[in-house]
Amino acid sequence: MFIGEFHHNIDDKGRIAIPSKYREILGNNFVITRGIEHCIYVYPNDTFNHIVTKLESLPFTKKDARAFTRFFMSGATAIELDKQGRVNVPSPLINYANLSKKCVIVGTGDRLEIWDEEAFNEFMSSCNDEMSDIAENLFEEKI
Amino acid sequence: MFIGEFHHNIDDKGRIAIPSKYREILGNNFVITRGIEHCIYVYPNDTFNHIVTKLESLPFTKKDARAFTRFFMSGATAIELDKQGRVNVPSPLINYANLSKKCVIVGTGDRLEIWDEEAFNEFMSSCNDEMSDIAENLFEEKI
DNA sequence: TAGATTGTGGGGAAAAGTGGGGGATAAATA
DNA sequence: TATTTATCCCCCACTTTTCCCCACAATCTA
Repeated sequence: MFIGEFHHNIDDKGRIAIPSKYREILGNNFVITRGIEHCIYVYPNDTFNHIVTKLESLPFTKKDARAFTRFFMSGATAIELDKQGRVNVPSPLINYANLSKKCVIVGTGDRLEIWDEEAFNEFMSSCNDEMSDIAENLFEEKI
Repeated sequence: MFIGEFHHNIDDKGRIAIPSKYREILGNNFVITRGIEHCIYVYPNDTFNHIVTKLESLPFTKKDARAFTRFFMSGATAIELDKQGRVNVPSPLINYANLSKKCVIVGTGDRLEIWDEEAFNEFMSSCNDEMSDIAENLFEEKI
C-alpha cells in the first residue's frame, strides 16, 4: 500500500527519483499515466491491467468511453527504472502535470501521484476548507 | 496493447513514421481507416477483421448501419510499411484528418490514432475540464 | 566519524525520426 | 506505339532524441 509524501526534483532531462520506500513495492517495472486533477498516476502493472480490462469492456461507439480511454491510455507509459531508481517522464505528461522542478510524490493507497509542488499546495489548501462537506457525503452508513 | 503519445511529422509525400515501439506490435502489414473524431484509426489486421465481422452482422436495411459501414470501410487501406517504418497515408485520409505537418500518434488500447497536432490539443483541452465529470459517470461500481 | 544508501547532474554512444535525391514502374498524351 | 509525365519506393545522410553509465552531493546509520 502506498502512503506518505515525498518532495523530489525533476531534472532537465525529465527524470525523477521514485522514493526508495515505494520502489520496494513497485519493483523495476510499472506504469505511469495521466491522472484526473492534472497530476500523474503511478500504478503497479497488475492494478493498471485491471483498469484497462474495465475500460476495454466499454464500446468505442460511446463518446465518453472514447474520451476517457484516449485520455487514460494515451498518457500511459511502461516504465523501467534506471539504475539510480529514476523514472523518465515523457514530455506530454510533464506538460500535462505542469512539472517544472519541485515535485511532490504522494501515496494514495493503490497508486502514487506525482504533482507539481505548487499545484499540490494549491489543491490541498483549496479543499482543506471543504473537506468537512466532502466527507459528509462519502458514506451513508457508519464505516 | 497500444499506449503512449508520440509527436511525428508527416512529410510532403504523405509519409509518417510509426513509432518503433508500435511497429513491434503491428508488424509490417496492418490497416488504417477513418476514425470518429476526425482522426485516423490504425488497426492490426486481426482487430480490423473482428470489427468488420461485427459490422457485417448489422442489417443493410438500417440507415445508420449503412452510413457507419460506408464511413468505416471506404476509408480503409491495407498498409505495408516502407523500409524506414513509415506509412504512406492516402490523400483522402490526410484531408479527412486535416493533417498538415505536426501530427500526434496515440495508443488507445486496441488501436492507434493519428491526429493533427492542433486538433488533438484542442480535443484534449476541451475535455480536460470535463474529464472529471466523464470519469464520474463511466462506472457505477468500484472498478 | 566512516560507511552505506539515496538523490542529482552531466557526458557520450546508440537508436529513432526526417528529409531529399534518384530510379523503376505505371499512366497519359500525341 | 513512342515519348513524356507523374507516382511510388528505396536508399542514403543528417539531425535529434533517448538511454546508459559514471561521478558527485547529501543524508542517514552504525
